[in-house]
Amino acid sequence: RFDPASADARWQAAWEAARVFEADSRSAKPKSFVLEMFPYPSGRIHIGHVRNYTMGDVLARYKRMLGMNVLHPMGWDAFGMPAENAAMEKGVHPGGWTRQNIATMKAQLKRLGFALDWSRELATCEPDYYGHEQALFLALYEAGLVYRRESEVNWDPVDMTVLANEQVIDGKGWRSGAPVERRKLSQWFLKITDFAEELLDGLDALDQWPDKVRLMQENWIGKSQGLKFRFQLERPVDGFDGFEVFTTRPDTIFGSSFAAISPDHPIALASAEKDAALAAFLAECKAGGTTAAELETAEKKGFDTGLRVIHPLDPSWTLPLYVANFVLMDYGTGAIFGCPAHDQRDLDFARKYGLPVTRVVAATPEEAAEPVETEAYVGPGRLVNSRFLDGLTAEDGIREVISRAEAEGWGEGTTAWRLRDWGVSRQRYWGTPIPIIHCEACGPVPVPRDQLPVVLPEDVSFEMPGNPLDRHPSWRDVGCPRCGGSARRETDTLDTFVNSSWYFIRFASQPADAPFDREAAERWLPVDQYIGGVEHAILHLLYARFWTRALKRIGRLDVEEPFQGLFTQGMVTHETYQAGDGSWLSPDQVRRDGDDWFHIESGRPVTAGRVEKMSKSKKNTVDPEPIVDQYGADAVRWFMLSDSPPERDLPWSEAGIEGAWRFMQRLWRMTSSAETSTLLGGEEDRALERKLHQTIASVGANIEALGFNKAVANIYELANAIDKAPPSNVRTQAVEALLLLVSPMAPHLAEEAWSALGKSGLIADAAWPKANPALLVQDEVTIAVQVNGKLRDTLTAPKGSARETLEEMALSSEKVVRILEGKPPRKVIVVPDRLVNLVA
RNA sequence: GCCCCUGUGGCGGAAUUGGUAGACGCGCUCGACUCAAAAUCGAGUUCCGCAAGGAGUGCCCGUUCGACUCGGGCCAGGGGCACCA
Repeated sequence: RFDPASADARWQAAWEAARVFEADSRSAKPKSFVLEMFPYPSGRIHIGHVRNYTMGDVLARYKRMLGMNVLHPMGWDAFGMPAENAAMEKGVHPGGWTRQNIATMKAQLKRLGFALDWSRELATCEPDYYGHEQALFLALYEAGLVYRRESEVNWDPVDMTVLANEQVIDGKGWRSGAPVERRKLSQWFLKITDFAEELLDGLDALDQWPDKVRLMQENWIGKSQGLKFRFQLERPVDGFDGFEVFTTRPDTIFGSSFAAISPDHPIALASAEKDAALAAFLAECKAGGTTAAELETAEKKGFDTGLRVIHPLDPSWTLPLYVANFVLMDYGTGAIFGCPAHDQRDLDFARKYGLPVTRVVAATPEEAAEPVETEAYVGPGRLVNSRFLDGLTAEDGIREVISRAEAEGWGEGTTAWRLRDWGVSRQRYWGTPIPIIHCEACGPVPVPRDQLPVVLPEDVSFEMPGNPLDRHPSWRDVGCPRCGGSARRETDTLDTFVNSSWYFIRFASQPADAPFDREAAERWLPVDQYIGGVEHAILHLLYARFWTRALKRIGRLDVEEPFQGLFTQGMVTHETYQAGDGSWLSPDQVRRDGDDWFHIESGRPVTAGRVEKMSKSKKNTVDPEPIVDQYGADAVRWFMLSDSPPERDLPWSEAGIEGAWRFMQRLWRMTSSAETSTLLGGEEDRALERKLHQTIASVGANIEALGFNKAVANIYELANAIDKAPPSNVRTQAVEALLLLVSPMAPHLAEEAWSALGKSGLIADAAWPKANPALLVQDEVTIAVQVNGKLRDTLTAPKGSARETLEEMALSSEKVVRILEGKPPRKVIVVPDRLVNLVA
């Protein structure tokens, strides 16, 4: 019996003592940087972490066995709101809470035997990390990639903080439940939009990323091309004589029947000062919620300003100007022209306010006369009712209007982006202090480098809502580094996504006096394989790509893309259980009897529901630690890799972990007590040898492709073949090779059996077995015999048999003879080494 | 609303370029061992049928000698984005 309770810790200690997994930056071996997304130290490791890190671990161990120099580090994404929430709820300090969690989770990770280089461990909440982040922030600031502006935020008036959109639920703060206000705050931004084009173009080269993620990023960046042009106001107002609009459909310009500006547009704001009705309308727009659901159901509302704009292609044609609640200030120019016939939203608006609807695109000539009623036509077609554009396709019309606008000087072809600059200010304590000092005389002044890090003060209280840095008695107050006058520190901290935008660089190189050493970082980067949850497909991965490119632009690092290979793994799910009253029950509260489930305590029947993402609310979570106690690290790791393809969800089940445990014991019996033999076998041996080498090749290929479930299946097949084989020297070799093949997945058992076999050294240091190419090809193949495409018989033939031979063999098959009833086939298709299809 | 992904036995899932559908695991059935149970080992396990045979990869149509795989049209589940001009 293999006893993980004693073996696991023993081998973990052996690896640590031999410093097996510490990466060597000076090694001449080819490098491989394997990285899993670092965890937030929330308290305990959950099963999703185990799956994530097991995958990376198998890859890292495999690459090491191939003779590569592997960097496989681990750290902590340690800043963030949960620590502050814990501080408020439990009266603890966020730092203490976080560091305690790190200690707990580190011990939990260690018990799983991951091949991690702990010497490079980092936590983003420590000054020796965030101080360097401050230096990088200032480098970007000096390069003009950081700026400050007023921007509208979701403000929770009770917690006195800014909320992210996801934290606003039904218009209320997720913690306080107070109605969220929109407020203008001065915030720091990073100029990610400067990189929009290259972040988009760069996606093409990321061929080791899932298409899904590349597509999501592409949509997020949202490039759209069109025309930006100027609407002239009929009569100037408040110093404005016109404004710019953006459209992707300049071809429909003769279909326009109104212009609309955003409630936040400067013209609207200026006009509202003298127009109480407009001011009231603007207030009404602001009151609307910010959630997706509210926006969707919000009525399209407009306010007729009474102003008129001049059509750019006909000075005698004027259009009414509305302020409309659906026009966004931060997309395009904050103003549009409305073409109701070919935009549903504009159509709804036009119907509501009685504006004309003119069709200008028709799919067929007959359709030109048909009015657009309730559904806007957005399909392809040719232009009609459009004067000199008539007869052009929509595409040609777009080109024609743009070139005319450019020639006549009233507009230009341009590109609009959905991507906005990255607002990084957070009114929170537990984050990287923004290293800026606000001086009354000099304005914002960077903290001098020799004064970094700007360290978070420890003596803060969370008894009151709001940012403790703001009300700290002394921390804010400093002299201006430039003029010496009275000044105060920036009390906002950086978004936690900044922390995770460069940690992989710090893993590659961590000098004390700089964020990283360029040469060392470039030696390891890019990350060869990055593994994590798909929930980071956009924000984290986009920010990290941006940060890396920004460092390249300012000449700090010659790397374009941080992550060469990306893999997004599925979630771990579990069946759910509900009692009669609808309350959720946890897996350990229920008992199974045949197909029925019962509540253990009350004996009442329980409904087993669908398999869902583990969540506290549905009580279907599984804590990995007791499972490791019971089954050992290897069985847990094995189960995480078995059955489900890694990109899909993995349903956790008791039966599954038990199956993994039984296989561990079976492996142990096979390997530790294998009769060694030097006997040469016969035919059976050659079959086993062939199986062995095929398995070596396919397990390697499958690990390489992260197809762990397939690698596991290959190993089962080999184990089955070994079990059936009589003792011989081939069988002995196969057992040894089997151990090597399972060692990345079940490393403790592999070490234990390796040592039981009398092998010297650690299996972790052993070389991956080599497949003999000569043994990968079969010398005999099974040929399928089909009649009219239906399988009727199979036959065995030497590999490479001639077509004629195969045809003859097929025709003489008893079953074929019976079906053909003596008639010759009309046609014979022979696929060498595969099949013969007789068409009757 | 727009964009994307997925759909194969009781379950998780395999299946180079279209070429023997269901590898491997779980579960289940029968048997061996045992006083008994667990563990272990052996046999079986897509469905219908005693069999011969037939049907079968969400549904419908098509291309092909041959379709899980390619094309068209649906349906269902999941994900992303969303007053984006």
